[in-house]
Order: sequence, then structure tokens, then C-alpha cells
Amino acid sequence: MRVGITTIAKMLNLSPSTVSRVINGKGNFSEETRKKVMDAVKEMNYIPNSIARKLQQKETKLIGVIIPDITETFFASVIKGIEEVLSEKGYNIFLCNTNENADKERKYVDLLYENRVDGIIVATVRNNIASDDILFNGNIPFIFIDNTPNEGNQFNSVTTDNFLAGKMAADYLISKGHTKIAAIMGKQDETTGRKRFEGFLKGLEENSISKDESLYKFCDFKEASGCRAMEELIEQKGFTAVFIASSKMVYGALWAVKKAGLVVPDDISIIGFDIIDKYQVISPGITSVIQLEDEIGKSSAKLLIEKIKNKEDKLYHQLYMEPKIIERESVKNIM
Amino acid sequence: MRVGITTIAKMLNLSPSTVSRVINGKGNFSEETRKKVMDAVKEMNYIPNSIARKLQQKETKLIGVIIPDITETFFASVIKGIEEVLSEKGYNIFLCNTNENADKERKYVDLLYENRVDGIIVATVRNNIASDDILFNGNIPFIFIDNTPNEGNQFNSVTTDNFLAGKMAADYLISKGHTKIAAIMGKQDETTGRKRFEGFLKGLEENSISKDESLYKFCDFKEASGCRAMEELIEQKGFTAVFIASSKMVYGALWAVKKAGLVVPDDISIIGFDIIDKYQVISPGITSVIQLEDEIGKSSAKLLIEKIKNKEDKLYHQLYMEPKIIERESVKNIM
DNA sequence: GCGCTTATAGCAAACGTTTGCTCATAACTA
DNA sequence: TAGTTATGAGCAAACGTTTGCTATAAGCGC
Repeated sequence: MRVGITTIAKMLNLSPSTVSRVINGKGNFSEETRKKVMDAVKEMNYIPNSIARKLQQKETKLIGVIIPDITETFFASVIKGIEEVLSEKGYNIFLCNTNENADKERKYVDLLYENRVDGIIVATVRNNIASDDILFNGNIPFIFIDNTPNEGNQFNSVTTDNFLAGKMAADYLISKGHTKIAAIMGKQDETTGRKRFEGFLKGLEENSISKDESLYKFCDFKEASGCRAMEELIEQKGFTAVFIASSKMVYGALWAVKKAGLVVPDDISIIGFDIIDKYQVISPGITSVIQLEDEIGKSSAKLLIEKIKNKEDKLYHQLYMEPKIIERESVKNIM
Repeated sequence: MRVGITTIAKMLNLSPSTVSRVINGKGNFSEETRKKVMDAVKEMNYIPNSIARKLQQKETKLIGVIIPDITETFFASVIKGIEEVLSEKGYNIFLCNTNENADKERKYVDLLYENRVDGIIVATVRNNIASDDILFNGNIPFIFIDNTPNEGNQFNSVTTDNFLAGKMAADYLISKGHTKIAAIMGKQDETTGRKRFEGFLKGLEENSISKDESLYKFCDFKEASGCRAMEELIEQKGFTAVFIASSKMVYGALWAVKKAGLVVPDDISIIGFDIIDKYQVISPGITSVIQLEDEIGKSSAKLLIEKIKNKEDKLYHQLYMEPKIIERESVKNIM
């Protein structure tokens, strides 16, 4: 039904090889045949079959992108960044949304292998990937973003410097005079969550503020748990500021604050995480550590392409993006 | 380097065909050879080559999903819905983010054709697709979501009933006693924007409220234009309520309201669009018409799969999802 | 004219599967 | 016992390209 390169060849009394060469513009052919072929291509509405080409070339120009939840603005922005550089370089995205399900993630990795993608970018929800996992043993280049499982350096990654992010949050609050600082942290089995907390503690330590374990709540990054944590803190008392390590937990926490009849920042100062809120629809504006989302996407895509072009290069790159703080109105200066 | 079906066949003194049949579990083979093959598969770490399989079967199990901006929560949610049903049915997503660029969209369509995707779901930014466009003339099933270009019924689509949405907004405001109603509308060359406005006008008409063209501002769905429109309206005066037809324009408009020192809903009542805000971080909460985002995703995926299974079926399906209104605190009852 | 280079284009293998057909053998059926 | 059916497995074509190698003819220097 559909015309292929051979159909055209037959029609023009040429061999498939010449037609192929004309279409791809490589090799030698006369201007005359070039024109004949191109005309036929147009007239017969020929559409190259990438599948066949990919089989031949052992290159699919497809990149698997595995993320937990495309609905989180962070990941959406990352993907946007990825797409931008990928499409420019002729690569395309095979999208895998895992719904934060480790099992689905594993299956998607298998699928990507079967589909012979040229590379993989993965924001994993697995906290420890077995060293005999296909990811580590297959020969498809891959980059971890956001969360890096496992210790050691045997992989490439692009992440925010979460340790620094946590430290910056502590430093900031301290610089505003706070010393009784609570924290609502994400999962500690993920590097994203753990490093933020470690950095936070480091910030306290460097400023000679002693730890108060009772003020640190560990949640799952989601709204509901942030709300619950804040409720507990409000009941406990004994703090003037809170570092909340994800945007969703901030939303949940704000809800708890409102329900308790308290006011930010008069009663409680808050420094959040990933609160972009470009048009300040939240009031008071929440001062927040933010990650450079699309930079993470772009950098990971660039790094991956480098790895693909240069497969023998066994060097491991681990890129850390510096976070920023956006000052808004949620932290009271009590100096 | 990598083992294929033939490598295994050779190793076991079998023919590729039997190996293939064992792996796919179709055809006849003895339990003995089944075991031999399966063992070899495991031991040699055989990974099927989907590309080869796809070439042979003329089926890629790939669905092209074209959207303007994955960063908009609406599209992210739609995609999530799509992924859910697609992955369950063994299909995968070839993601195309067009950045609202019609040209890029066109190129992506070509690319999808070259890649022989089994189907396409497209939220187009093109307001009129030529009738000789490949989409309409190729033989790949496709579904429009969100925005449907062209008149007529020669395509499948899944969209919110935007006319109804606009009408519901008008009806709601009127039911609260408002009669001087402004509107900040999106692009009128897209059905999404136009139908919302038409429905809105219909609502006025049915309630015998005469039109006041000066109160209707036409924007581009984005924050900045929403802000500007609201500034104009505030300057003009002469209204008690506004219908704002996109979430981003609501954010922009709120900004303008705040800057003008006015208060919602005391000075201005607002009914927005697509304001999900599950945890009410915006205050006052914005009453809003909302679309069932993931339902749109799921339904479009289901419909597409149906079309793929049933290519001869030349029936066109146009599904309209009923919007909902979420009542919050941004509309004052002045009855 | 002779050898040599260069420009064109064809041949055929390869990429890794799937599948219709054939074939041999074993197992029934009457 | 002959004829039919079921079972297990191989052959080879096909899917639509790309590409290394080869063949032919023309162009050129001498």
C-alpha cells in the first residue's frame, strides 16, 4: 500500500541504493537522477520508514525519560527543558510516567531496553538499585536526575545540590534572627530528602545552634503529610520558623496554619521549597529555596547526548546545580 | 555483540522460528525445547529487539502525543491520564512538546508519521489545518483534544464542552445577583476560547442581560495579558463580576486587583477557569469552572485505541466532557 | 590509444524479527 | 493396515532501509 524506497526505485528503473543515497544526500549521483528521485518522492508521497532505518543503523534517536509524576510542576519543567535540547539535536522522547511505582519503573526500564533507546534519563523512586540491575549493566547511557539511589559514583547524574539547599535555608532563617527552627522534611531514604536535611543540620551547626530532634518531622513530600506535621509542630510549640522541604508540604502546612488561626509570618516564619509562584497568587508570598528546573532538564539532556556520542568515555559526571533563594514575605526578621 | 534470536537458535541447534515461537508462546513446540530456549534466554541475557519486531509487524505500539506546553498543569494532567490507559493496553508515549509553535507541531506530525506511530493525540495550536494536511490524509488515527481546528465533523475529538463551561460561568454569576458582568477571554481563533465566550454570551442572553462589548477583553490565556485586561477593566469600572477564562489569566488578574488596592470578592467578584488549588493556597479561594483533565486524557486514549483496533470504522466521535463549578469565596452574593 | 582516475549506479548482504508453508514423525481412527 | 490428524520444527521470504563493494563508462594526461 505505502510506497517505499524500492517502489520508487522500480518506478524509475533505479536501484534502491541510489534512491536511498539521493534521499539522504550521501554518495554520488547525477543531478538528473536527483531530480527524478525527488520528484517521485514528492509525487508518490513517500514517507521514510524510520523503523527500518533504525533497525539498520542501530540507533533509534529515542531517549527514555522516566519520571514519577508528570503532574508535579518540577518534573514537567524538567521535561520541557529536556525536550528543548533533545529536539534540537534530533532526539525524541519516549515518556515513562511511573506513578511513583518502583515496579512500573523497572518494567519501563526493560521496555526501553527492548526499544533500544539511545539513552535514558531517570528520576527514580527506587532508593537502592541493585548493582546487577539492567540499568547499571546494560550498555545504554543513563543519567539520574533529582534523586540518586545508591552510594558511590558509578553513574552520571544531574541534581540540585540538595545539601547546599538545606544549608542555605538554615542560614537564611538564622540570618533573620531565628534560632528555634523546626523542619518538615521529605523522605529520608531518598537523597533528595536526606541531603536537604543534612545540609540544614550543617547550617545549624555552623552557626552553633544545637539540634532539637523533636522539631524535625519526616514526611513524604505530599500535602497531607505536610499538614499533619505542621499540626504537630503547632501543638508542640517552641519554634519561630520552619523549613519545609517541598512545595506540596508547604501547601499542606499553610492549611494547618490557617486552621489553627495563626498567621504567617507573624506567628510562624516559613521558608519553603520549589515555590515558584511567579505571579504571587499565594499571600503572603512564601520565601523559598528553588531549584533551576529547566536547567536540570537541559543539562541532563546535554550530558546524555555527550555520553551517547562518546560511549567509550567511562568517566562519570555528577553535576550539582546551585539552588537559589527567592525572598518573599513569609519570614519575619527578628534580629 | 548483543545476542539475538538467531544466536540462541544456533547455540541450541534450533531454527530462529522455533525460538521466536517459544518466546512468543505461539505455535507448537515440545516442553523440552521450551525449557531449553527459556534457559538460554535467561542465561544469555537475551533482550528482544522491538525495532525488528515492529518492522515486521507494522505496528509500533507507540502513540504520538502532541501538546503545546507540558508545563501547564492542564496538559500535564491530561498526559497522566493518557499514560495510565495507554500503558495498561501495552502502548507507549512518543512525547511532542511544541512550545506553542505551529511549525514545530507540523514537523512533529511528520516525524510521527516517519516513526509509524499507531495513533496520535494532539492538542493543536493550529487554528485551521489545511484539508490536505497529512493529519487528515494520512492513515494514522488521531484525536484532537482541548482545541479543535476547522469546522465540520471530519475528525475525532475529546474536549470539554467549552460552550457549556462559558454558559455555566454566566449562569452562576447571574444566580448570585450579578448583572454587570465583565469577561477576560482567551484567544478567539481557538475553539477553546471562542466557545467559552459564546456560551458566556448565551448565558447572558437567556437571562435577558444585554451585552456590553466594552466589558469583554480578549487575551492570550497567559498571566500578563490577564493582568493588563484587569487593569483596563478596573479603570473602566461599571461591573461587579468577571469571568476569566484561564487559570493563568486569573493569576495575572489577581495581581492587578491587588495592585489597585481592591479586594476580592468585596470589590470585584471573580469566577475563574481551571483553578484546581486542592489545598486552597490561594486566598480568597477562587470559585472556578474546572475541566476534568485526566478524564479527557483517559477518554482520548481509550477512543484512540478503539480507532486503532477498528481502522475501517469511519465513524467520527466527538466527545464533550461536562465541566464542573467549584464554589469557593471569590463571588459575592448580591441578591 | 593506453592506462588511470573519477563519477554514477547497481548488487547483495545485513539489521533481527515473524510467519506461511512444508516436512517428517508420531499418534490416532476406522 | 492404510489413511488421517496432530505435533514439533525448519525453510525462506518478508518488513524497508543502509552501505561496502563492484561494475561500467566517461574523462584525462601523456
